[in-house]
Amino acid sequence: MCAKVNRDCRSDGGAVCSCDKHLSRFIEPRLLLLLMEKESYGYELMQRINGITFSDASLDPGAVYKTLRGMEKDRLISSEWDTRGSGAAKRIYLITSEGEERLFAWVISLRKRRDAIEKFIVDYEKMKGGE
Amino acid sequence: MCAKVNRDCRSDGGAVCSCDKHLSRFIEPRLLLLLMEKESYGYELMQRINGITFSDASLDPGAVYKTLRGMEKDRLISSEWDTRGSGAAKRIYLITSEGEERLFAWVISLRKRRDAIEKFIVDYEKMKGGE
DNA sequence: ATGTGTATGTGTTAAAAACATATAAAGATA
DNA sequence: TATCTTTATATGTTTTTAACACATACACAT
Repeated sequence: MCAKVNRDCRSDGGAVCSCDKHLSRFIEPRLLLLLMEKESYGYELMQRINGITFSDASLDPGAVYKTLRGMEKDRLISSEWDTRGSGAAKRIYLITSEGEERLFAWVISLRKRRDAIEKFIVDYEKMKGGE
Repeated sequence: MCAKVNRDCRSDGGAVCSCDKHLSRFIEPRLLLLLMEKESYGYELMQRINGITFSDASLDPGAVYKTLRGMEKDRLISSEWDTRGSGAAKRIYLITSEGEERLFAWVISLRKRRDAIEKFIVDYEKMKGGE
């Protein structure tokens, strides 16, 4: 993530090659996993997400907040305002049972994708070996 | 791929879950790998692509032809018409050295993606084990 | 006052994915 | 001969996502 949340949050490292553009950000499963571990809010989630990032890319805060709202609309998570403490109020999110099911579905799907990518790499290496 | 190329080519299997929607189709690297093996044309590539598909999904012919034209514009491949034989003329594509370099860049990128997905799955399983 | 860090959002544009449709030749078959 | 299927290439439209830019506000330190 970008430490300075509201500036310099480019998601690609200045990619020129198509292979480094339009990376699927997998924001939804990452947020679900983090919220499975413990309830949290947007700003904190952006900081925690670094540990399980799918790329070197820093994460656009707008995308995180939009995804969270969308997930709440889909009833995967629920929220409540936390006005305790000083500073701006936090919107605390909790994962629902539907959200837990969705996360499991994501894991199934991601295993397939990993295997497909692995197969592609093997095919490539096979081709390189036998040329 | 869809055997009947021009109908019933839905790319998702009727996905309801976000985790099975908008799969990156990785058409470019797949076509590059196929063309690395041997020169080919759109229709044949659609048939050959099954072997290295990234999902169960059948492939939209429009996407294949558009991707091939785009790749030619980027000088990753070059084409010439094959008017020999009967039936419709074929646009035969060949991979260029730029295309070979791009394929290598794709492999680098895909290795990173595979590792990131793997890490996510491990994190998920760790969380499940320790709950 | 000005800047920095915390905190949550909206708006716009560009690209990709998803889907529907058009064209045409050759051969089979009814 | 009419029409169905297979081979073959291609365009057009809509929807969704990604990428990026911007707006707001409080607290606290300098």
